[in-house]
Amino acid sequence: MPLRLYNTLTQEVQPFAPLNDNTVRMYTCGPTVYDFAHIGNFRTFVFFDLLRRWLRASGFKLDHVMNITDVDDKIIRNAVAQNKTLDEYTAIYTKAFLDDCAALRLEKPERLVRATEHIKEMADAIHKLEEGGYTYRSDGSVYFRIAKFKDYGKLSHNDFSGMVAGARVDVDNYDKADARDFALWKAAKPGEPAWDTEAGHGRPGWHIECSVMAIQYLGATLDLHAGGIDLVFPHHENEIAQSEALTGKPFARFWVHSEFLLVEGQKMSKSLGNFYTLRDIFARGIAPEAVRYLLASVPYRKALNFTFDGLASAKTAIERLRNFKFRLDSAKLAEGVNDKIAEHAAAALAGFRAAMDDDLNTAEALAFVFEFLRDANTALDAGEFMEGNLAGANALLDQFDAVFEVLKPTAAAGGISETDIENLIAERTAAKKARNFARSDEIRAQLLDAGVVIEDTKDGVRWKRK
RNA sequence: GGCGCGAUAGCCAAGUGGUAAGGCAAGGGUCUGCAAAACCCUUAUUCGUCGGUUCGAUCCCGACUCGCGCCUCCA
Repeated sequence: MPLRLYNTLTQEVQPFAPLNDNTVRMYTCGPTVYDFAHIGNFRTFVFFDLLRRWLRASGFKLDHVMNITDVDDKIIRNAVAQNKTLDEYTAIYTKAFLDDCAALRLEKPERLVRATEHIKEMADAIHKLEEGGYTYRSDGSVYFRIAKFKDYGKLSHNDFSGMVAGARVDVDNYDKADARDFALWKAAKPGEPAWDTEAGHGRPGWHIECSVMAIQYLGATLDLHAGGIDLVFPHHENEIAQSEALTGKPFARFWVHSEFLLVEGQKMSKSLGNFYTLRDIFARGIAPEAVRYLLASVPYRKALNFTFDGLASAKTAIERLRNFKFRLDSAKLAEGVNDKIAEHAAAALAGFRAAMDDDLNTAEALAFVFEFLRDANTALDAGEFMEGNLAGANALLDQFDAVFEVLKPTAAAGGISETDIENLIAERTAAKKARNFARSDEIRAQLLDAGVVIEDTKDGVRWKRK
């Protein structure tokens, strides 16, 4: 069975494949760089990463565009308050975002594009929409007239037929003819950063950047567009309206949305004191891999309950996987193949792939890995795991890590050197041989203090950093 | 009010019209000089509540309860 994804547009799980050649043209809504991104944001960004990785594992090539929104009301407000230029201000949080992504081992999209580098293209698009009669101007701003777009609501499945157009509603400090209408271009207020274009003196609205950049780089019809579920309405609905008004073609074939994240069972909010950035979490000594594992292990369409217990659980699960990998790499095995283990490895790999193909069911995929892990460990204990079983076991682990990527520890800065560790271990081994357990335990404690864990195995001593 | 999602063991979380994956935690073992690692056993006769369809439902339908998201710029 090929890859199937839930499409918000059709409200069904459908087989996914790109329309042209073998390349998936996908667009994902990136961050607005007005502050550090929080753990809820990263739930979605980890989901994008899993999606990317599994599309490639499915044999597709990628042309993935992600935007960075580096101009909006909040950014302007904060930049002005700190007496910084827009560029100075957004550079700080753009870098922070990219650092965070790297810490979580998120693959870089093929293109990372900034709104402020596409102002002219946006103005051109707005001009085109004006020519098509989709817009009106009010107090120096340009608005999209929803009433002109008949399919409005097809993504969020909202029925707007009952809404009365024409009631003058003042929201967001701008005047609109219809409550559903949204700003394509916002007139600058005094002291605000602004661009002079044929759309006026001001800045682009939020929605237009995604339409313009997506179409510019990927063409009129995307294979896939993804984002957090809260973007379905109005952002993605508005993107569809603008884009399809511009090109006359369907904007995206698949719309894929990730569910929300809760913290300790509650909505994350600053007032509840459960609002976390990645920095907050790392500052508690939690490894990035644990965060990545937790965020990846719950299927993207289910609300994820982010807890510190969950992080601890993720950490232990990763340890077990790493120990297994370590064991495979260091064990001395008899020649030959254990057919039962070989079959299990193949079945686990197939099961893993089938689970991922099923709308990225990461929870089920993990179950196949752990079931095999237990079976293989048992065989290793019994000396029944043979040299010829390494390939199958490693194939499964490689597939797992191609998606989850948590096996390699994040290098800790500083600490005891490998040479010192090896020397101490040699001394301890000698002490043990002499049955001087007091000295050997002393060394073990010393290493533990330095963050190094010692394990005595049949095949000798092995160590790892904690 | 409209649209949508969810409710499975202490926690996290899969899943199927025929009788409940996996992870973590807990208790008991095996192994070990002691540890660590690993493995074994135990922990949901039960899947929010109440009805219905069915030979049979946790899974299908209806109602209800609770929780969550969106309904103008929030992933």
